[in-house]
Amino acid sequence: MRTSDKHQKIIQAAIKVFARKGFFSARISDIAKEARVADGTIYLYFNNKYDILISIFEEEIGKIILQVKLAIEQEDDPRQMLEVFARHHLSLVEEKRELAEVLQMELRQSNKFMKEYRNTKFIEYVDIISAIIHKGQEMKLFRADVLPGVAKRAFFGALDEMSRLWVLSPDPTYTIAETAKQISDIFLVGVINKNTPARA
Amino acid sequence: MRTSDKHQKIIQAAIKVFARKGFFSARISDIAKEARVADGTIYLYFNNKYDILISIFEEEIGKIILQVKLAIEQEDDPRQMLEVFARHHLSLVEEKRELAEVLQMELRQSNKFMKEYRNTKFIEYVDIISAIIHKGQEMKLFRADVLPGVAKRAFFGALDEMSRLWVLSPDPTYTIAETAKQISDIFLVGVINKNTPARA
Amino acid sequence: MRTSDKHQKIIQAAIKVFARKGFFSARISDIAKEARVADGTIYLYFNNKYDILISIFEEEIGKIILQVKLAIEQEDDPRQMLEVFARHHLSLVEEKRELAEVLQMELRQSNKFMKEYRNTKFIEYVDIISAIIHKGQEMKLFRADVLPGVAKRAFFGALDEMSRLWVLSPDPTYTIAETAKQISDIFLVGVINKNTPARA
Amino acid sequence: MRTSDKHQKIIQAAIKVFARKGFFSARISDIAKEARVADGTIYLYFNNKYDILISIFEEEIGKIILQVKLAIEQEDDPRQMLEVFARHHLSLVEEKRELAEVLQMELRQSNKFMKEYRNTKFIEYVDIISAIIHKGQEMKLFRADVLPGVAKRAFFGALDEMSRLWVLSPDPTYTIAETAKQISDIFLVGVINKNTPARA
DNA sequence: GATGAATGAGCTTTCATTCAT
DNA sequence: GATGAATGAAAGCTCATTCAT
Repeated sequence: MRTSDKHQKIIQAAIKVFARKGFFSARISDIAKEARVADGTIYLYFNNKYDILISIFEEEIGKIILQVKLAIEQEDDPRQMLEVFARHHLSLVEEKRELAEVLQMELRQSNKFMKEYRNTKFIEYVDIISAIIHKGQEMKLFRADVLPGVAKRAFFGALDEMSRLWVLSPDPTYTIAETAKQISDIFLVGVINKNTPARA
Repeated sequence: MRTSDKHQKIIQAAIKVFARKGFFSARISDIAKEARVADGTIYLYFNNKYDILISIFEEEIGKIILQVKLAIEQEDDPRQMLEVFARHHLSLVEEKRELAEVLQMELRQSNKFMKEYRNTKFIEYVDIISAIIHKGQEMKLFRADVLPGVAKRAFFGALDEMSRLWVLSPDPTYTIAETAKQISDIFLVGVINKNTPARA
Repeated sequence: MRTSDKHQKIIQAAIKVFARKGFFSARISDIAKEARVADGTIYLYFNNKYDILISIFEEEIGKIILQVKLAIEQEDDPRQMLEVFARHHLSLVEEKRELAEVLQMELRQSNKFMKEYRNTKFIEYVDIISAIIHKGQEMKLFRADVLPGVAKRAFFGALDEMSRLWVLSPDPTYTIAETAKQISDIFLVGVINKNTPARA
Repeated sequence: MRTSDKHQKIIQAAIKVFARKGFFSARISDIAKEARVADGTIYLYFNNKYDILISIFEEEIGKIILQVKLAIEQEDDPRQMLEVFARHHLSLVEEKRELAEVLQMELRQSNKFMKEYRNTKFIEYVDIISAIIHKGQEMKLFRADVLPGVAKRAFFGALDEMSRLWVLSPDPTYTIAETAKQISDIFLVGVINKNTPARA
């Protein structure tokens, strides 16, 4: 059996268990059982429980980043890019529901119990958005007074909060495509009725 | 000494400790020490560790909701209301930093270890936003095709993500007022340059 | 119940268990059971398993040193002092058999697993011998060419080895008094027949 | 490669590792790595971890016994024999430092974790001393009132304690020859100044 | 009501040993 | 014979919770 097999089996099992119970309530023996290996085997592939979580961050976010970047490269228009990003992000919940749950939850926790860990992969991911915004500003498509540092967080936060909802109650009233369209739409043109005079 | 005194002392101590260590890594004895009471005393006021966290949610969010609702009542214009909400929300990080941290983190966790707990207070809080949006739509100020259920999440998520950042690295480049303005601005009129033709 | 009670109960239980199984094979739960306390209680009084062993060294050797010094002070003649020391040392095996076993065994081990621990109490104990030898040399009773640093080890080693035997097989052919006399005798006048010419 | 090669490689590796870490803290994988064999290979040559230790006792002490006996056979005078024994014993620390450490330490432990194991080789070794004493007494060189069973322990203990010191702090103030001479000297003629009247 | 010493279940992690290759 | 990945029992330690004072 190839090393990578066990490694992957454990990662996938951990995603399942972390999603079900959360990192702290998950027991190593749960993960081992889910992965159909012995408890000790896990320590042949990971240093400790935290290491499993970090590996999930690194490896799985890494894959997602690749996919998203590839999809965005197909587009020219920053406006389209944002919608593509939104659609991709929201699709995660459907396609990799448990992974989405883990990333959701532990992203907020990780800094508490792993003081030293800087989630560079996550930063890389969010920076895809600021790159799009920057490009839109260069093309004069986006307002120059928009702060990319704030806007990227706003856009990501909007998507993330939708994901959170869907992860909690997996019964979406709207489709992913609709929601992605709606969110990128609000982000692009706002909620204000165009016929209304701009506020002071 | 009134009963509520100890209760409050413990709540405030728990907020501090949960913020510092996270819920799971926090020990009851840490909270007891911080509150200057005996470990056992905590169990005179709370059923268990989870109960403390839930009480924080219920009581502290309750206070915030009251404040925000009061502030919003001063305004007539839904556009202003959104900015006021944003400013209020972001101010939390500055004024009650530790509480903000706890709400941030544990909001994502709580459903994992307290399956039965539905965070109604939180729902009530976010619904303030949908009420504003609804009002804006009634006044024909906001687009009718905006889905309030999505928009409220988008707006809240944007603010929440900014809070997350500030909570992590307490060195903000922009002031709360600026950021609140920027986020509500994006939400209201979008990032698109008005001189640019709307996309197809 | 006084704090010192539990502390002492655990120390005495640990001596019993360490003597029976050795430090490494002894389980915390064995000690707890022997002391009739819960496993966790041990950690209220000691930091960890090593800490128990070190406490045994420090506290119990401390008591012994006091006793020996007191007994030796009664004597004027360094030759008598050595015999008193020998009798005291060997009595340990009879009176505190399990303690003797632990000191015996773990003295050799301790430096392996507690690199940083310098057994100052033990050094203090052995230095009682060199003080006696020194005194004997000052009084011209003992040969000047005897190296106190070597002689104290020789004397202690002789006693220690006898203890080891008795600890192993608790059926002594000779009494403590006889053996103490014999060992201090050999140490004082040697094994050589006085009628025999000294060797070259 | 002959079978005995691997056997010897493992024994020698085990001596190194046991000396460095002690028996209990030593891992089989440490020994395997030191011996440059696979973990499993060790179990082709030894039944278990204890078996390695016992083999060290048996085989290595066996070699030493042979050497010492050979050296002593060269001498006629029991007084010389004792000094030769002392020199040989102390030389061990210098020549086979790690082996000396293991014998030192684990000799005291072994009976604890291997109840059934009687260290006959060790007994054989110490009995060399009693044979010398016996011979000395037969030759009327040594006092008849010296108990060989006590004297052999006293002599061995003195040497052993010196070894213990040297093993711990490898910076000897005195040479092996000096120390061997001093110890056998004390053992033979005692520490008492001959010009002093014998004690009562 | 308040205390904090005591409890013991439950967890992560280690490592001697096995066995399919 | 040789390997080393896999096993799983075992143990040290933590800490929420209890309860006698």
